[in-house]
Amino acid sequence: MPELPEVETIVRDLREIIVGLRVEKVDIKLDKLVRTGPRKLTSSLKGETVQDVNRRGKHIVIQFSGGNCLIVHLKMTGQFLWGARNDDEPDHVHAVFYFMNKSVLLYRDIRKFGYFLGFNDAEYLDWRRNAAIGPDPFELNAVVFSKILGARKGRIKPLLLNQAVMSGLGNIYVDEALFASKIHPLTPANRIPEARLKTLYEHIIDILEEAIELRGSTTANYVGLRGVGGSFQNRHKIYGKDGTRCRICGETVERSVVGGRGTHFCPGCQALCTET
DNA sequence: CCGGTCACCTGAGTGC
DNA sequence: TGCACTCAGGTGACCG
Repeated sequence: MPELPEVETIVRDLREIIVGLRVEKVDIKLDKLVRTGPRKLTSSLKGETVQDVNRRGKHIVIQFSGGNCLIVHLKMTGQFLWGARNDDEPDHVHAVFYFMNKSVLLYRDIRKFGYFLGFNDAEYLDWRRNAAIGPDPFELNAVVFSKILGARKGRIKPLLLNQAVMSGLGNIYVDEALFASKIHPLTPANRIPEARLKTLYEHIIDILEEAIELRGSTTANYVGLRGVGGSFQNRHKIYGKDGTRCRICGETVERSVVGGRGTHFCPGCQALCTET
């Protein structure tokens, strides 16, 4: 479910709420959740104070005072929920962080695809070095972006979804950015003129910034820390609009499958151009 | 390198 | 109401 704007929203909320709090204990209810070992994680976080929360692609990075850190990937349905002790606990809660001040952070994940990694300093640096997480869109600029994509022969949509090329975009925002840029999702990246790639980059940034401002898109499961969804779904121009008229040209929006992902595009605005 | 398929899970929606 | 079936925002393994 969560792509860059949703993860960024969660990270900002977490930063505001849990930085400075000291962990009393962590209860892991689902063993496979912690890929680096639940016992190791719970013992290393006990008594630690949250120092900072950041984002690396779609990963949440929670830094603790002792140098340990917790990496979280929410995959499709992961959520963090802020609550008080003794509140009714929702279904599908797989981890609970108890803080010394009696507050509680729940980790909930309906489909159980999400995961935790518990690292010390050195392990974290290794992960930073080795994980195939490409640059963040906000770390790039139009020139570098067009150079990276223009050197690729693959189809533009799967490339934009490839986190090793650039991290953060997912299915919704890729469809939105390609529509805004009038690029057909199957276009080979190296056939897209440089100027158009630069425009694509600008659209990606505009869309991501607006989505972050609106706290992301809620189409199914995504909610922020307080259980409230985002509202960028109301600004979607192409995602989920199949069968309706394109707001630009009036053609009927289509849905196909590209790289195994549901893909929404306007055949009028986004002509498939394979010429240079 | 590139693309296709499946697998990981549960729930929501659809059609009969 | 119930049942069978398809699909979902993310990735990673495996195969040609």
